Amino acid sequence: MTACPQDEPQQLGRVARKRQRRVNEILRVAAQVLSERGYYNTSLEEIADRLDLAKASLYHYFDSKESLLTTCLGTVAEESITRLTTIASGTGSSPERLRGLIIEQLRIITVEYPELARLFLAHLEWPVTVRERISDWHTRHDAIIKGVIEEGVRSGELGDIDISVVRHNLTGALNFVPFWFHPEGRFSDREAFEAVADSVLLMFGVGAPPTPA
Amino acid sequence: MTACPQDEPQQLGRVARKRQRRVNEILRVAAQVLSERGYYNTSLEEIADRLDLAKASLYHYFDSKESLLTTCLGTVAEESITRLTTIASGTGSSPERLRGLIIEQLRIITVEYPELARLFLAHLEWPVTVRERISDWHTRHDAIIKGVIEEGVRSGELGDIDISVVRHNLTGALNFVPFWFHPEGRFSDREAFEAVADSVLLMFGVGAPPTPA
Amino acid sequence: MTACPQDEPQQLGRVARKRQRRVNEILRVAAQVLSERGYYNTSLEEIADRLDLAKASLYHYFDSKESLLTTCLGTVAEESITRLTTIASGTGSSPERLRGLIIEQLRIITVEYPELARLFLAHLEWPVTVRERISDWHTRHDAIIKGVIEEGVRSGELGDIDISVVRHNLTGALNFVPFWFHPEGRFSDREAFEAVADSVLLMFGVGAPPTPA
Amino acid sequence: MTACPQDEPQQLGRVARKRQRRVNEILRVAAQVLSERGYYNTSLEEIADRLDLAKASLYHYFDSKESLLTTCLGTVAEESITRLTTIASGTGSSPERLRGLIIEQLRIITVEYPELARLFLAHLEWPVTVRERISDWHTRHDAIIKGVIEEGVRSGELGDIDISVVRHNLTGALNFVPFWFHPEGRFSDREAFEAVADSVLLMFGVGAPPTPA
DNA sequence: AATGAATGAGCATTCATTCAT
DNA sequence: GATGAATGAATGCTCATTCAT
Repeated sequence: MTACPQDEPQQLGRVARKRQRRVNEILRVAAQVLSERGYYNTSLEEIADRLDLAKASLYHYFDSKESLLTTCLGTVAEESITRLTTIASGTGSSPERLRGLIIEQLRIITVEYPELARLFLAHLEWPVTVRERISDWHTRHDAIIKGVIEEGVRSGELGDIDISVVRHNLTGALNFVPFWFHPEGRFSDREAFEAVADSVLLMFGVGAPPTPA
Repeated sequence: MTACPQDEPQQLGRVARKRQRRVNEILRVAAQVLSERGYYNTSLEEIADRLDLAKASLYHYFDSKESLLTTCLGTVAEESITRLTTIASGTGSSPERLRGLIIEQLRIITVEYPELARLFLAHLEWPVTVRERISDWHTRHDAIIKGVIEEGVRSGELGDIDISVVRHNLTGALNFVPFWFHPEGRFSDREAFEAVADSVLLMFGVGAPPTPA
Repeated sequence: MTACPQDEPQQLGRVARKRQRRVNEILRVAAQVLSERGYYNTSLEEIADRLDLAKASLYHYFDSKESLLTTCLGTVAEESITRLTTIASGTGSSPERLRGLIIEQLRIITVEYPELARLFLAHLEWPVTVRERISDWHTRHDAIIKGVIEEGVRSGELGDIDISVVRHNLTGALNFVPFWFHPEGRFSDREAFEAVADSVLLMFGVGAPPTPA
Repeated sequence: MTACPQDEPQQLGRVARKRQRRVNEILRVAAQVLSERGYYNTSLEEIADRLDLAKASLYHYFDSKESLLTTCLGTVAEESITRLTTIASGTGSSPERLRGLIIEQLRIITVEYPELARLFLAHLEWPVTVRERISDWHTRHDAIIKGVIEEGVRSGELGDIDISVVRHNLTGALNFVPFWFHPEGRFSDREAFEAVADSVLLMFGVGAPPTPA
């Protein structure tokens, strides 16, 4: 009864695949509404309406509002963690990988899942149970970046900084991006992400400090 | 019927002063509850309960839940804007004033109004009307900092940066502090704030970039 | 917030007394509906309708459907237990008191609270929590009658019987009365109750056994 | 589409026999759940689950929840009526046959269909239609016992009693047995049933009245 | 025969807000 | 000014039932 979010290419029967598709469709719409309205302003009625479905039908796929919305977030979180892990454990110097992580992270939260990203911040409005799961994801997520940073500091590729302070600043700055960045700006996405990355990397002693024009 | 927030030492009658005190008390408690639970988890009932007051009585002081909470936020916002304005228009070099602004801002959101600060971020869960007012405050607030930054860049005291990008990073990093900073840490508040300030100032080309240990 | 059922002549303020009256009125109507429809067929809507009240208003007096309906039963149960206790601890021989208990019990469940009495039997349809409370009442209730019976058996005023078997038969017979007894029958209530009492008392060896006409 | 309950060795095709078996299996499980939970706490989902069947599949065998449960009760009712009829129309004195009826009845409701027996009492929670059918069964059922009693009173083998009162007491006492009797008690089933029978028969003037020890 | 999907109707509960006292 | 009472509107959730496959 618990829904499996991702579109893993499992070897499932025709029915199971169809169900999977339906679940994903629901998740997509739910994510949309969720990101427009926030948790408590999102009613199952609305999600159902947009799907041209009866409210009760949602319960065929999810046990509760909470489980539906948690799954939404979970999908993004896991996807994101997976990708970052790949980059973090890749080749290249610490600063290079850190830069890669930053840019990838920005792509995820601004381009791919612009709606959901900001939800990870709105701690207060979620039910406690969900908040805990969000916390977990944050922890795992942070651990990845933290790993690369520590490595870089140890190897001398990054400056000798107070890791925890700087890392928090990094997180704050990155998570804030979806709040101001709009795809159709003067820069291409890539350029914008690189601008942000180069800016925040200065806090790690990476890159040449900007000097007066 | 609309409530006047601040405790300005206006020349008011005894009754009006008493009312003012009551209003402030309500605001204080409301801020507390709001920050603990978020908007939609905060019921007027609970606020009234903590004040040992009847729910209906709140309507003697505020027109609606929305107006109550708007006033809460407004109080902090105005206070904060006033103080930052003072600092921004003070003497000293741009970097010095910028540093001052950062530290003051941190004090406000982590020490003085730790509860409310994070509410300014939780955009989604607020009614549209409130969101708009928050936007206003943000704009005014940002304008202050932006002013000093632009001045510094023009005068060459700050590096030649993409102001909007860096300023957003600054905002993100600062607003995130209340989420991780806990007063009784290894540093004193002051030390912590300075650590954060020095870190983020690097993005402006201020300070010596950290080098390997 | 928890409602006090009985109409105890407490020294309460005017407001409290008014509230008390309202609560009793609600309980009365709830008991009615409850007895007509059973637990799961009773909707708060219907209770409210009959009171010409909004469904939501019921929540001013009771925390939940369960608490409302539990209080209904509780009222009768406590009343009943009190009265039986008085009789059980009165003067007179065991058989006399036992007879008194039986008749009083019949009056309570058929005349005074005809609606609720049968609900005490319908164990299955109640939520577990309620079932437990019903069990409690049963236990206390039975203990009273049991006490008199044991006393009678010990003193030789009642026959030497298997107390538990006979007592259960007594309970079964009495609780069944509301299902068949209708006030306007050929007998007066009193006569009917005495007829039942004399019949069941035979199981205790009390009274002359009926002989062929 | 209406299901035929009993497992009469009808001359049916293979398919029909298979269907019959399926129906009986469903009835068995349904009876179980119904007796554990009561009507309104029993969902078709649960019955289907225990049968490892889809909820919708139940509708191949029964028109509705109501018809399913009616059939359940009907099975026991008919069986019971058949058996009692046999005993009632057998040989032996009225008191002997009455005693036989009582004991058989007890066996049916406590040993053979312990689950369903109590459901016959829970009048209130049933849909009206069902209640009416239950009433019918009760009437037919009671008529059998009533017949033997009247015969006994007329012939002078039973005391000159108010038949309707005593018969109701009998019914009440017997129907209550499933609520307290647990097979593994100090007595064998047979002994317990006889104890109950002898006790209630005293109300008919049958047996020696118990005297003090 | 079997079932997954879908649904309408119903229900308890919450809560901001109004109003008479 | 204070409050108890009352309420409409909204919402999450359940469940018997239908239907296409």
